[in-house]
Amino acid sequence: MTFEEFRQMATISMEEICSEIFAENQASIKIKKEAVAVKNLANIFNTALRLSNEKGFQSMSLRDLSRASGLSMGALYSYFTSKEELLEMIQNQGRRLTRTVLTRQIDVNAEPDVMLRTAIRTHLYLTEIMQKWFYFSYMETKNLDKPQQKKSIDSELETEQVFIDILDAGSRKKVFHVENSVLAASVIKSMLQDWYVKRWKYARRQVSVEEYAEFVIGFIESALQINRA
Amino acid sequence: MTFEEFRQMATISMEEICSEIFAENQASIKIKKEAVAVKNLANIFNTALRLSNEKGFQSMSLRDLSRASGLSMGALYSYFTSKEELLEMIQNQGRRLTRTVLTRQIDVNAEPDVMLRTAIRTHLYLTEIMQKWFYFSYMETKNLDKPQQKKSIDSELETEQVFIDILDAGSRKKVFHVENSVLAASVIKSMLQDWYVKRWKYARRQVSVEEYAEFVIGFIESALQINRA
DNA sequence: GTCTATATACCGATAGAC
DNA sequence: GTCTATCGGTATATAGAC
Repeated sequence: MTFEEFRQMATISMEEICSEIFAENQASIKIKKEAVAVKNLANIFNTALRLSNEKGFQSMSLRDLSRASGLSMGALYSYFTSKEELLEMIQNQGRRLTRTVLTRQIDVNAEPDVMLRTAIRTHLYLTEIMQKWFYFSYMETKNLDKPQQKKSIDSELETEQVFIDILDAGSRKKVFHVENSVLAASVIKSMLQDWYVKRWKYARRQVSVEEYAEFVIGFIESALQINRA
Repeated sequence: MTFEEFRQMATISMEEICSEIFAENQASIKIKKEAVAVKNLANIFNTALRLSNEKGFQSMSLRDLSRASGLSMGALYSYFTSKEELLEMIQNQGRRLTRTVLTRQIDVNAEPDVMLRTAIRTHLYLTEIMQKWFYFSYMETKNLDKPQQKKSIDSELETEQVFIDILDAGSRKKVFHVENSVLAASVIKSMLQDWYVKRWKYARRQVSVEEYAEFVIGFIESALQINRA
């Protein structure tokens, strides 16, 4: 699957996501008209992600957010009850999105080598579309309170488990040579995270997400000794 | 080389580092007696790293640092002129240390496969000893001002270049099969960074730095098709 | 060299006009 | 639904006693 095909199929628009956020946070959001709320939420999240990814969520004051988004302080507080809640809303939505897209894309009946390629591509394509969101989530996890931190950790381990399962299945079927599927999944995940954490590096080198995906798949398949005597 | 041998040879003590910091920042440090300054600097840096790595540098107020270190606000400001300068002092020292240790350890006359293993082990062992420092540097880079950010980026690319050179040398000598040494160096670096960024994960799984080093070396050597028909 | 006390600014959050 | 004005609290940074 090409990145363009993925993008069209995933149909992840900021409006859809904000519509979900609106539905899930009716308790905290004082605005009742969905059309107004969704428009402003999209503005708030986009602006908050941009400012936070430049200098960190804590360093971004709500006055900064107010200025950059064009909404007043009072208006902002119609959409969340505290700055911490804004942080949690962003994090929660990112996690939901990851789980939904990753599990939807992977065909559990496919052969392990096909599943591996699909999982790698899906992960990279998703994080390419939602780069700001993933970068934010990666960098701000440690600023969350303990219960929210646990959710982040569980989410990380859940994604990793997808790869552990694929590697174990491939190992049983003797398609891969895997000595330690847990560590192998860890290093695979680190390569995938590098794509959105070090986005500036790949942009500077003019490496596209498809090139990176092809390279990573080739590198990992070589490490797992697929199709070799 | 084992981790224990490396630790003894590197002889990186907090006191030595703080002695260097003292020498380099005489302009900002009001204290004149070296013995006093070094002791307090070690306290300040250790405490700042601990608090920052728990909840971020921006979220750590100097009152927090004062309380946790046992030094008063006034005393703290005898060692730096602003909170931002404290951040820069920590970052600078981490970078210097990386460059010194990494270039000292690697024998440029060795065979590429030996150099690769040495570079991987040295990098992992160094980041194991200085884990807090590297984690801090990784997480707080984006909070620096532009000139300091550039230094961080240059440092990252410099470390990566070490691996690119090794891979290219191995490719020329036909010891490795490398299609794209730049991307290969990138993913190798991401695996090495994972060790100190996701330290909690490996601690929980009781993976030692030597086990991780062995695994990563094996994984990469397999990907580069060393010693295979 | 280290302390306490304080200056000044800005933070998150809210009340109330419109 | 959005605004401005303002609250109380806390931040960085400094002055001056000891």
